[in-house]
Amino acid sequence: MMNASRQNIPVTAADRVLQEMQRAIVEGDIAPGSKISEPELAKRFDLSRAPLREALARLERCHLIERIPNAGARVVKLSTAGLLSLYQLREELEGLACRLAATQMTDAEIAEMQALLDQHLSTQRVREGESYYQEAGDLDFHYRIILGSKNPYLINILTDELYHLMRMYRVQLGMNGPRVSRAFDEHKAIINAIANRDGELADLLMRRHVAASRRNIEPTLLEREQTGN
Amino acid sequence: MMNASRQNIPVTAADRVLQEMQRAIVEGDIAPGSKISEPELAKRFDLSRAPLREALARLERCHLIERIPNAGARVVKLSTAGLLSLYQLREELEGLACRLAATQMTDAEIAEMQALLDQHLSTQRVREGESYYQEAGDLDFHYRIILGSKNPYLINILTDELYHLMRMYRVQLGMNGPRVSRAFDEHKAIINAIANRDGELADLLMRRHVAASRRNIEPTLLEREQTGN
DNA sequence: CTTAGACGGATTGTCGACAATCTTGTTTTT
DNA sequence: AAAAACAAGATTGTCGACAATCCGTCTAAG
Repeated sequence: MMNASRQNIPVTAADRVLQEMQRAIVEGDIAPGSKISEPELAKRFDLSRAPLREALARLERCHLIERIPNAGARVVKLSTAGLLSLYQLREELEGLACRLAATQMTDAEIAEMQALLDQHLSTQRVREGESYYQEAGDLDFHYRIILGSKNPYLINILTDELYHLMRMYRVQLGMNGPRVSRAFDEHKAIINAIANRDGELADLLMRRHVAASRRNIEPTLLEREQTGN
Repeated sequence: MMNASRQNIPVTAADRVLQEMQRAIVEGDIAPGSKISEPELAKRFDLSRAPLREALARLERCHLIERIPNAGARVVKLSTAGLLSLYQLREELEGLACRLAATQMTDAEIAEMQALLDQHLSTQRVREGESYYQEAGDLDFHYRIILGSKNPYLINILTDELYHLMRMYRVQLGMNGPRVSRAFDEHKAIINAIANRDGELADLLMRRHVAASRRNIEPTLLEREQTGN
């Protein structure tokens, strides 16, 4: 019904440019607020402006750049208001995803997630503090629940349109705090609620989980704001 | 922060093609499921394929067409599953919009909406049965509340990405039922809750309002499905 | 008879160049 | 001196043509 895969194998040149620019913007390789020059980027990626503009259109779609007709595109700037708006939406949507997943996920999918969580937990205990694995595990957890909702529009919004922007906030604000161990317990509680087919509880727990994640990076942004970026 | 205006004045050729194709698809002028031929459309609109492809990219963004790399685009097909998924999301998002609007809208904005509702109510009584005015009034009501949330991402999703698809379902399934008068009462109750700054109640009422709207077109789609479109 | 492979036609993806528009710095006018 | 008008430069939007890929059909082998 719809392209819902997060990691699409790049088949076209525009796909490759899109992926590389997503990475570059999310990781701050291209500074927030900086202007995007089409001729410059075309030269840098060694291709024509046609596929580049296709990539820019998709970057706009996931809110990483902002375009103005006849005036060009700029990389998005992080802001407290933006973070708040983004997480307001994310709490609501991931909560909904949990509620739907509680009735839509198959027993097999649930069992697989529980097994994966236990596996992640053990590797996390071994490599304490390695936030990379935590990061990947966390993303995979949320990703599977979102897919479990079986709602294509919801999946599209969360995995294609808001996902990269959320990563941008987390990466640029250095989300590697002491939540590593607590997040696992919260994940476990959520998947248990889904296994019990308790959508209401799963919804509630996920909203709290997302809210906790927001509160974890909020102070960083606030202090950054006071120092004038 | 973001382009959040629903009726953007078309400044570029791609904008004009986009608007015309949105209308054509929503109103069924181009049959659901039919293939989109770029050369054919370019000839029909008398322009090159470059702005046409830009328009197609945006049509995909609002879920009116589906593209497959190197294989072309097809107009989206209506389905019961799609309608259900769409309204699941809409209930959640418009409910959230209400909750936010209850704290974010200014007194002036609320007063203006109340005045507009009374005005619509009187004209509706005069032109009983004219569903066009009801349609426009209903859209305007929802549109203003969505804007009132002041959340740019929420606004973008509802007014740019899901709006046209919702219209497509309503138009093609002939949403002109006997809900005309009841909708006004529900609108009135919602705006009153917002005026009282009662976000929880406004949220609840809006979810019910959207659910009622869904139940109004659901049977039409079901019977259509049985007769094999 | 079924299935694998190749060929032809059409469609999509990409390219380089031109035209329209905006930005910036200067000049002119009030 | 401040504001408006103008001009140069650069950037975006659009065009027509070429290259790469896919779809359907036919042929040929098992």
